[in-house]
Amino acid sequence: MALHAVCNRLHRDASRTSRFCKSRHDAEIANLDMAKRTRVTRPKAARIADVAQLAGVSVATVSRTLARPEVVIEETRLRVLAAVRDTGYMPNISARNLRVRKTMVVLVAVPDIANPFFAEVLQGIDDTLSAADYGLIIANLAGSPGKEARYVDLVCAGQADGVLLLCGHVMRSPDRDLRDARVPLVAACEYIPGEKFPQITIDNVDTAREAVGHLIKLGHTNIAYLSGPKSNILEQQRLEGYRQALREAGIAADAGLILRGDFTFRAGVEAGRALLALEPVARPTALFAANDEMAIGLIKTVHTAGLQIPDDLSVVGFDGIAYADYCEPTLTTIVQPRRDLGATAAAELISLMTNGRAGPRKDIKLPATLMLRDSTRAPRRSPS
Amino acid sequence: MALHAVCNRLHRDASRTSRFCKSRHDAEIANLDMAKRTRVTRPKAARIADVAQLAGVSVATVSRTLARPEVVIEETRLRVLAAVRDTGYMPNISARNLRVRKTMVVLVAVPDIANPFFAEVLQGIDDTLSAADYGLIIANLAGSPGKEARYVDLVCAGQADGVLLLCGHVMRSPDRDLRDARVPLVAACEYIPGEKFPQITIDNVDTAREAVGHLIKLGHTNIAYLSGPKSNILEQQRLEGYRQALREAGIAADAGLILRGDFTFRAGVEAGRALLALEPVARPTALFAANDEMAIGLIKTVHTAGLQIPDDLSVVGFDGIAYADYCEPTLTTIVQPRRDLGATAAAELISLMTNGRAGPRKDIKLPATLMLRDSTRAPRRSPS
DNA sequence: CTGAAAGCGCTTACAG
DNA sequence: CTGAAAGCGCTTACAG
Repeated sequence: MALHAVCNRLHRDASRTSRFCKSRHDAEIANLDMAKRTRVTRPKAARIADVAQLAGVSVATVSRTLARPEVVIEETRLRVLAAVRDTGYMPNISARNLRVRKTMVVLVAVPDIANPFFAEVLQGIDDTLSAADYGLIIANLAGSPGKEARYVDLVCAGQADGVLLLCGHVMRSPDRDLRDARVPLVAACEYIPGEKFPQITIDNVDTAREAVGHLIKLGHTNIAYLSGPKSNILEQQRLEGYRQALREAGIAADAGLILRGDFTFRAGVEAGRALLALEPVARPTALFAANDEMAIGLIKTVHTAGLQIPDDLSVVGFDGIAYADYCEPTLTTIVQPRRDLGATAAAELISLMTNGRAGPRKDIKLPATLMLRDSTRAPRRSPS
Repeated sequence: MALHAVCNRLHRDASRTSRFCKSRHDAEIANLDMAKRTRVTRPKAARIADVAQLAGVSVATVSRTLARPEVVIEETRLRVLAAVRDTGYMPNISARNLRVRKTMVVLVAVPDIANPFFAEVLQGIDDTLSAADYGLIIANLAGSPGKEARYVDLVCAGQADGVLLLCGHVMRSPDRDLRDARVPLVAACEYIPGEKFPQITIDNVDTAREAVGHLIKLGHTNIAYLSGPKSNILEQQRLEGYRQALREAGIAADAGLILRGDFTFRAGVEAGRALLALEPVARPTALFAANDEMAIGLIKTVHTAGLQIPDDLSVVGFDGIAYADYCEPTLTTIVQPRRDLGATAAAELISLMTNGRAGPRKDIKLPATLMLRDSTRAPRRSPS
């Protein structure tokens, strides 16, 4: 008989005839033996069989006691629970997952984890998911592009029960598509056109329209727009909202008032310089930035050059990042319900993972609010 | 014979005698059957047996082809690879992990995921970990306190191969301690005194001393300190650095120059108000804040009240968050190598998980650099 | 170089 | 109410 078979036999016999401690000891010896040849493995940790043995019941009963205590008679239950305590037993989740074919893990794809906007959305996701005992794997798409493919493969390999997409697109690997992964998907924050899974967003068009409407109500008619990257859906929607607001107010669109940006602070600084390069009379009296970071960069730049905010220029941002309330002047902006966006998306995904497709597609729009602060005011001169 | 046994038999027979498709079909029927009674399970997904059957080899050979292709003869390898492709096979990681007793998952405990400081540390961790094919479970300690216990239990249950502690303490649950989890631990950012696992930090004492030394070199002698929460190790170390710098310069410590804060923007605002409440002549000419957020809150407050920064007050922060370069004036601060802190800690943990304890404890100090910007200058009047 | 078989640690229908 | 047994999908020593 081969050595390893002997070890196994020993172990089994020991389990049958000895106390918990002895059988564990044999197992450890076997483990040490393996560890030398292969990689590092962790020794012991009570298994369900150890608990069963100590309690004098079958493993089935231990399993039931833990999963549905009410079906087990009290006396048994007490014995099992005591044994669980004494052995320090915790179920091996890999084994359970293998058995029930679930992973209890959700993959969250985020464009850039270092972006505070997403960090707070993640909090909402994490709260909801962990309350339902789901783990969270964060697929941070910033950095090497090969990562995205690896995550897709991971999900296709059944390593997650669901996916939350904050990245504005359905992830792909060279030969696989997330849609083929047979797990529910939910998108949040960045709407992905043409998909049939639930999407949790704010109404960017409407909210942008409201932001620009605020400037119009203050009396501005010469309103610039500082854009995000053209291909981004949020940019497209916010630009559309800007246009709608102008149209509704009967203000002619002026392509010269659209400054190209890319959502970065630096883009805001450059847009600020572009503004300063204009003749004072040619300058807009107000500006709507597609996000807060650009708005803050722009304010800082024009302010340093001597322009008064909001007297010479009113500025509205978008997102409601913490810093919008720290900067000077504080920034009037659209506050997104970041935590709630995450929590709602997670709840939707949990429902999908638990009950399967629950009827028609569900696109949920969460309310975003215009937060009035110190960066907006009526224009100095009444509109010409 | 019981129904489920019949199903299993059918399935097994089919596997032996029919093509891939047929056997999968039977499996699906069995799955559907189960799905009705239990929770939602995902149907099919090729298993190793399907690949083996299609390639006409044993499952052992498929496994070997994937794990160590060089031990398999080329002809076989090609057949197996083709079958893998045709079936879209991806190994079930729960099953593999169960077998090899690893999880390929690392738990990272972070005090607050919405804090941009940690977000960037996380990036470094994520880059390193994912390159080594480790997954990342984020234990976000912000929020409900019960969470910490759940995560400890999870690790003790063998759900992670290692833990990265960014939270300044070894996590505990009511009845378990992370140190009993039999997995390697590594701490980063916040040093945990008295532990024997590796810790990756910067030298906070020394760096704080350098920051205050910079103010002293500029000619300041009346230097305030805006503290973090007393119990925090970073606060203690930075305060110690402040004291050392004063002592070395022969400047008497003045308890009245220590303002109590808690690392929040709001604390900075309040400290700013406290400063404004002083008689101008009694005010310090410089201030060292234990972190950037407080420094920025303070600057904003005193600046709004008419003080000139840096002319009336020089300010140095600590951390090097993005906003320190966005605010006005830009903030002189200590820039921590956040990404590198994360990457180094992750690399250390990987080495521990792969090779076991590798000799003596390894505390690694990474260099942090004083970044000179616009918030510091020589005092207006020479020191009295 | 390859296959048969054991076993990782659970859960759950079935039978009693 | 409880136990015996099958099986989730892999990996890996052993034998050939």
